[in-house]
Amino acid sequence: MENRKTATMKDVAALADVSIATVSRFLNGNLDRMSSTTAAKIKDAIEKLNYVPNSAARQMITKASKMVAVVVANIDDYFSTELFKGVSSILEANNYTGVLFDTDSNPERERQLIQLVNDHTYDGLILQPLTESAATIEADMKRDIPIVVVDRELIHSPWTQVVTNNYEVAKSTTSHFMAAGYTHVVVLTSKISMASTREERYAGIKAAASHVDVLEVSEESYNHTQVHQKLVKLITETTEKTLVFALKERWLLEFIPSLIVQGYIDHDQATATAFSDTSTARNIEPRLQLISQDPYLMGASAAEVLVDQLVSHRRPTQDKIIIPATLR
Amino acid sequence: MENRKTATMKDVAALADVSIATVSRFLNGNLDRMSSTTAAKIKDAIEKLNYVPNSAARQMITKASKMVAVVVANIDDYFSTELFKGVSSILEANNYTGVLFDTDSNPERERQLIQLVNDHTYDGLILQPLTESAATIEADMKRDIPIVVVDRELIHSPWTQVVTNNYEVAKSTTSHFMAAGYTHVVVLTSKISMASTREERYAGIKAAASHVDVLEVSEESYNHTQVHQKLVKLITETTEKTLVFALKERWLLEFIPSLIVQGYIDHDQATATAFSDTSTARNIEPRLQLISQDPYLMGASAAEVLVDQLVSHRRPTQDKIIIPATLR
DNA sequence: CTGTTAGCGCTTTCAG
DNA sequence: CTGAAAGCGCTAACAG
Repeated sequence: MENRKTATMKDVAALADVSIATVSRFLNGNLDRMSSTTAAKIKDAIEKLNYVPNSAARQMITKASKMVAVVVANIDDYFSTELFKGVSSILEANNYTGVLFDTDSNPERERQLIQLVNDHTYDGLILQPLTESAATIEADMKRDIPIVVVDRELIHSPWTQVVTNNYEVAKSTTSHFMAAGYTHVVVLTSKISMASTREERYAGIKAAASHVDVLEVSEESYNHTQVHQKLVKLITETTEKTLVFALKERWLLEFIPSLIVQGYIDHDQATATAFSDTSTARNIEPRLQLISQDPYLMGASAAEVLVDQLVSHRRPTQDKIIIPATLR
Repeated sequence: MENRKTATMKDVAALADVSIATVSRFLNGNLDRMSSTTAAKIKDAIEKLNYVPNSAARQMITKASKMVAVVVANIDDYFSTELFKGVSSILEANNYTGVLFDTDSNPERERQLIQLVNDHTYDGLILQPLTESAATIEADMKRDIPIVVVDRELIHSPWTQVVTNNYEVAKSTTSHFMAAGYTHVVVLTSKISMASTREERYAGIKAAASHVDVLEVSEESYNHTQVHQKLVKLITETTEKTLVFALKERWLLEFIPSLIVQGYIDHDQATATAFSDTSTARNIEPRLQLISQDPYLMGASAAEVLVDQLVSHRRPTQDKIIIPATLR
């Protein structure tokens, strides 16, 4: 039990007085091809020796690990973690395990992780990419395993993509508020050009709104009160009714509550909406109408596509799956 | 490039016209033991063949994967993800990679994951356990790899534990509010007996407060308005000043904002505090005094201990590391 | 029902 | 400076 060298199949075979082939069969569940006496002896030996199969050796032969890498942009985002839960649910039902990696919104890290996944025996990859270029990823993923892209769109993607209807829902939401008289839209967002998701949302808003202002906030460093003041200014310096449209839940949570408390967001002269994946904001102010994505479903869908490729060994059948977000 | 069988070291050796031993040396950075001509030839061949080393084969020999499993209780918690980031920062500086697994607060899943980690060639494990019993874990982890426990305490732990000073900070916080006249404490929490962390926090509160009520909320299913009403009742039915003490950030975020809006939490007759890891609550109401843990530091500390064991091959030197939380 | 044997792709002595 | 060869622990024919 102490520091004994870890037992191998050979040790088990010796103790059970059978051949290693029989042990292997036992391990792989071919119990029908063996007397119950033998099976019992092997079972005993395994327990006695505290034997645990060496997965590396097995992988080397079977060329499969039953593990799928899930690489997300930021595990601090509820979106990413919920996505992973959706992925895991499907994977596990199919006897695979998902392992989660975090690029931390860092393109350099994304490269490293893709190389890591490439180097290790993962059977598949589900990726929420930072890059917009499929070519870059292909260059690093030399091994030929199934890949599914989620959330962000890639240029010339050879892989199936699972995305939200960002453009459409941003547009229809904006129209909805326009109809209610909010003709002035203030877009509150991280640097738009950093993610395809944001670009599409922004495009959707512009397609519907007549008067759009943009307030870009740096994810890492920003001055809270300064942004706050700019928001107040944008809301008050016009006679139009203003809709503050946060492209990301975080910005809603950071700035809208104080604007509400201070009376700027009064749901009359000004209101707010956002892409929001949790129920936190709604708990704070139930009157907010927000756009909800379904990251869990997106993950599950992505995993389904991946598993299909894994078991069928065929190329993706669909190139884009859209999981709609809804205003509610 | 298409469906060509993945190249092996043998192929590289053949193309470069050297032995596989030389290729192996090249791969492992022993460039000093080879002429630069040879190195160049090999480099060429590798690129031409799109060769990527088979990590399973390597692991089989070296018995190391340079990967550490991090098993957390719930990746939706900011605490868990921030912990992972702390872990990763240290791991990566030491040339290891952290991979994240989620038990989803499900003891059954925890067992499965521990077995999974046991079966695969992870070099170490950082665990935020659900179980309180070290024995259970030891039974499943037959392979003898270094383990570090974080956040929750284990009974009779053979491994180093990295924890917060839950008891002390809960007690001192309660005292702090007692001194300000809040003699009635309402503890808002998930089922206390489910986690050692909560038990300690609760004990700390009881040690300092004279009049304590407990409101246990089920993580999965609970009636928002019903809990809300109970809170209101508890606050108003006494003449004492009340402190609502949320043992977890989530409950603060779920219930306190509406209590503030409705004027129940007025920072006079009633106030609130909580263990809180993000800045969301403070953005909502800057006057709240909250207890902040440092999950990132906890993760980093745990990883440091682990790496130390990994490289030194010796048993843990400390049995408990306390990362204090602070009220601010 | 069970054993023998040939590798999987790589690292690592040990010789040159 | 480079190569030959012996495994690492396991699976999968192929025999019996």
